[in-house]
Amino acid sequence: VSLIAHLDADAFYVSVELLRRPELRGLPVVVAGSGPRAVVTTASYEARKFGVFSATPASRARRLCPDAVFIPPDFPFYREASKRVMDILRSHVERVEVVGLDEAYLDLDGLISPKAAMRRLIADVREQTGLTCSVGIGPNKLVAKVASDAEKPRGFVVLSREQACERFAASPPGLVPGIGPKTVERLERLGVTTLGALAAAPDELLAQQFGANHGPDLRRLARFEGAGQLTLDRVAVSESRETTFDCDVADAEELERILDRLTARLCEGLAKADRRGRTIAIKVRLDDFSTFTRARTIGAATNDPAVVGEVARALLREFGASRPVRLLGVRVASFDHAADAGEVPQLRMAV
DNA sequence: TCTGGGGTCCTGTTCCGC
DNA sequence: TCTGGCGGAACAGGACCC
Repeated sequence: VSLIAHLDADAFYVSVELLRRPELRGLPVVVAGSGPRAVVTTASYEARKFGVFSATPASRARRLCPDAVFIPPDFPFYREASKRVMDILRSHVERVEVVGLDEAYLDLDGLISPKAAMRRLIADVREQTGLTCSVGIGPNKLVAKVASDAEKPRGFVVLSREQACERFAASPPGLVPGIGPKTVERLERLGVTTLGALAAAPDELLAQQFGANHGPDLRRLARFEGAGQLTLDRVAVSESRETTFDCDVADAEELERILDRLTARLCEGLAKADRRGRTIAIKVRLDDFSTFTRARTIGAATNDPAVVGEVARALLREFGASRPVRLLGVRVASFDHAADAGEVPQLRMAV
């Protein structure tokens, strides 16, 4: 009884850049950082023909497509454009769940003619922002999402759950969000290479291989059974800052100085959002790409850089990196959001 | 040719208090 | 007083997503 649309802006960062550099239209354009370890955040469809996609290392992208125009990312600019798009969505539809900068779910329940409404909406976005979108419509978020992916750019795909099952029965399981590379590989080793096969796989096999929760989850995904409800206001659970170094860093004092700078930036962001947290964590990635986290929870929520910094430095010293460090990060979680502000924590009485 | 930054959620383990 | 079991919180890691 529910009807949901998923709207996805096509090649969003690149498309936003093209708004201010229209002379690049039709060329392979890649938004990527400039450092030796940067990756591609978005590639135009012309660049994708050369095998350049999101998450392709920038160095590789340059080799695959030396004639592409490389543009460093400008996130404040993309956030602005995103806000304009989302405001248009909210002017058309009451209930909108924003997911990242470039996509959103819309609750179409109760609309007289939902398809026409979505056609008008994307025309409106195009007129007011110059950006094009792909849309999927279905009975739940999962169908809507996969449908919006199916014919992009500028796709418009409407499917029932049964139609989705039929249409994608021969597709690899990784087509569905929630089934990533690791799960795809495990499924392949079991001889399950399509969504149809996964949907038909015996319960016991999946439960035995993937556990009592994840097994049934996979079946539901393969059958396109999913949430019919949106999460309208999502509250942040954590906030973090991290950086990958151009060259690995082995010096402990330098690592602490970098950690301090990350902490300062993180606390600025926390203060701006008026958020405080009780859990402080660091993340360390070594030169062999092994990744570790260490966390400590303190008595009172904070966003004070002195407090966060002291705990973070202690965690880093206790970790004592055994090899050169590639990435360092700091995170604050366990927020005491405004709704809890008046609550007094229960004290445990000693007996 | 290696592999960003910002997140979320789940799971298994450990510890601790009752 | 000792012990066992239980449950919650914290922690670490991993998978996944944009």
